[in-house]
Amino acid sequence: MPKIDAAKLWSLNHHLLMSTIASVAADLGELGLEVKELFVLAEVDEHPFPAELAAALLMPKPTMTVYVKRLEASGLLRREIDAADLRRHRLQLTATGRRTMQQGMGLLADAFAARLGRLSAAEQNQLRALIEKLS
Amino acid sequence: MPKIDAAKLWSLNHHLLMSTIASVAADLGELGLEVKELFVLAEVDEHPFPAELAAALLMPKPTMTVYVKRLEASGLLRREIDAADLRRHRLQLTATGRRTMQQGMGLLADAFAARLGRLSAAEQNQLRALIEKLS
DNA sequence: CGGAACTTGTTTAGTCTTGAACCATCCACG
DNA sequence: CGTGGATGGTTCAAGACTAAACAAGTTCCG
Repeated sequence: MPKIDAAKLWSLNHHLLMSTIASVAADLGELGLEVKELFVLAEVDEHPFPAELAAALLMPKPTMTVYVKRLEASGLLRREIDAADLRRHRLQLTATGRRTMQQGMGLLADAFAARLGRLSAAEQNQLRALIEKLS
Repeated sequence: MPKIDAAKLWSLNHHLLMSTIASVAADLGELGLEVKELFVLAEVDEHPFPAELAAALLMPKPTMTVYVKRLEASGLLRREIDAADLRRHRLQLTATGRRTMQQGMGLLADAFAARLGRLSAAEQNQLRALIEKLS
């Protein structure tokens, strides 16, 4: 693959992802969620502390502070100080938080699946295997 | 592919692209370019008008106004009113603009190629074919 | 022609995001 | 124990972003 093609491939892929998300943003808004808030919710189980979350989502810590506060205020997230380390705030989805997150991920899944529909089932599996290999 | 998997695949892919770009941001900065400025430069040839560019890059028009102004001020972009339609501003890369854009795309290509390195040449071609099919 | 409807790019005003500096807590080591 | 160097989270101020409203220009049609 010639050198510059990797950048083109990157851009193509980027456009694909961004247009997917743009198509979901409105419906997500009706759920009361911003796009990035959904990402935060989706990773809480796996990364239950703000600093960890920020690292996983490649966003600065102050940004995470803001999101966590907002999500807590909307009752989607609960936050309690970790007994084992008084600096850390352990995060946890509330019941409605989890439900909302699942709905949001469902919307994203639908939108992306719609584009994936251009591929055969075999190709979809190929793609998944390749992306997983890259991650 | 079960429904929620599409969202996971999306997220995985997203993380891949974002971490690629994060790894390039610093070097790009030394070039005097912000990430999104690079995207703008890269699309000018294909979409020579701000409104068109904004649509192609999925960003609002006022944002594009800002970038175009900045890029013009740094001498990477030239702008002239289109004789055929006095509302439109036809954009054009300057010589240094084109050079800088190519360097930037080179950095992005290197960074992405580094991750693609985990795949065999055949797999890389597969991936490219799949992404192109989706776009 | 004439003007309603649309498109282009800009301004404005307010929100979102984030680098820098900060406090509290933890941990490793003498 | 008791520091010095890390780490978790927050605050604050400045910069980035964008929705809404706009002026200028074009197009469509009667």
